Amino acid sequence: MDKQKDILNAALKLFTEFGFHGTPTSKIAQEAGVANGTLFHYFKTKDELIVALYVDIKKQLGFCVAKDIQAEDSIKETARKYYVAALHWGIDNETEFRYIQQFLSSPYVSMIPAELVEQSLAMINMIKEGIKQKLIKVTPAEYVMSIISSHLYGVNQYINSQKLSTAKQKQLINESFELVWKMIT
Amino acid sequence: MDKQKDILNAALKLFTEFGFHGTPTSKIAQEAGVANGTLFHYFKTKDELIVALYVDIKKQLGFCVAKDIQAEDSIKETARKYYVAALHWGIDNETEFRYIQQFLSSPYVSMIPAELVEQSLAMINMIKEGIKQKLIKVTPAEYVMSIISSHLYGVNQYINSQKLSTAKQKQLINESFELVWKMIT
DNA sequence: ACATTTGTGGAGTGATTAGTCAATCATAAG
DNA sequence: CTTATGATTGACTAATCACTCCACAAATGT
Repeated sequence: MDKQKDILNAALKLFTEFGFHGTPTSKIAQEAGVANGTLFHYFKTKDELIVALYVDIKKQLGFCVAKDIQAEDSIKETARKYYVAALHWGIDNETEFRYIQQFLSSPYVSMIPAELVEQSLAMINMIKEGIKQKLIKVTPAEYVMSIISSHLYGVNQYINSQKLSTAKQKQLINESFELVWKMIT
Repeated sequence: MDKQKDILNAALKLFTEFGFHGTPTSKIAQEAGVANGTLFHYFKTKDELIVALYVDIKKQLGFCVAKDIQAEDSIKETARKYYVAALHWGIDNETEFRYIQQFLSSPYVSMIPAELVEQSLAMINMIKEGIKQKLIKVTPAEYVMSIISSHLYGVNQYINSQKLSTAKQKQLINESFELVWKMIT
């Protein structure tokens, strides 16, 4: 029904399997079950599709991560919720996660629209609040953010490469948050 | 003089700037100052060049990281040396570091030759020894390795993005090792 | 009923690209 | 000098690709 969504799904599948280079727009259209011209009706250029796919995925992640944060949560609880939600999302959406990595390591990074940059501001502000409360000992906030992000990325990669049981996954996720928390406080 | 090296250097520069997709072999040859045919004399296909460049860079890194490890060093000292050397290498070779990331996030990963996989075995074994000695509390070794690698990656990215002074860099590198060490012991 | 916009298809095109090839050049050994 | 081997060149090609164009269909508004 929704051809735009079909195109994005097809693009995700093919880009992660064959790379940006290795997947022609014609194959994307074919996989999506639409005509070649239809693809270019929704996305003016291949580059625009590549960036739009990233934006779409980032929005999904952002929504999923923010959804059960509550105003009365402590800093640690907020941090844990962010962390755990992101990790679960990464496990449930392995392909999307790989696409984010692939995109961020490519020259297309420079095409990220400004609106999207604001999204991670909420997390930076939480960290800054933690620093102000002398809870978080490592500074500056950007450095902490960098450490947490890469940790998340590493744990995700490990979990996906090992194909652990759901129970083991849950345990590892909680433990790994305590590990990071111990490191920065 | 050494045209093969010239081609690799040109490829590194262009691939990191424009991506695998965005850099035709003709441009690489041009940048290297050789004829189109010469490139294919040294590398049968573009894919082979992409993989060969990765292997070449990985060997440089491997050599640099291993060079001042001594047999009598303690586990912690060995770990610190690995960590610090890798981080310094990443700072001094920003482009190479970015290429590694780009390569590892691309579908070309699956083309890594088997010989190269062995390289990281030394580090895994060191971690296993640390676990056996009850020094490192987090298990299994592959998980620890994953955490350290991604931490390294994150710190590197932070340092390069902030363009800190050399003195601040040194301080951050040492502190960040203690951070990771605290986390896993 | 009509007009206007929006979606869809797929053949077609000009430009680009990975890789080839036959011809030279350099070097060194017999 | 002759022969052989490998390096080097750059014009060439067959294939591919991003993107266009225009005809038509479906929905939407008046």
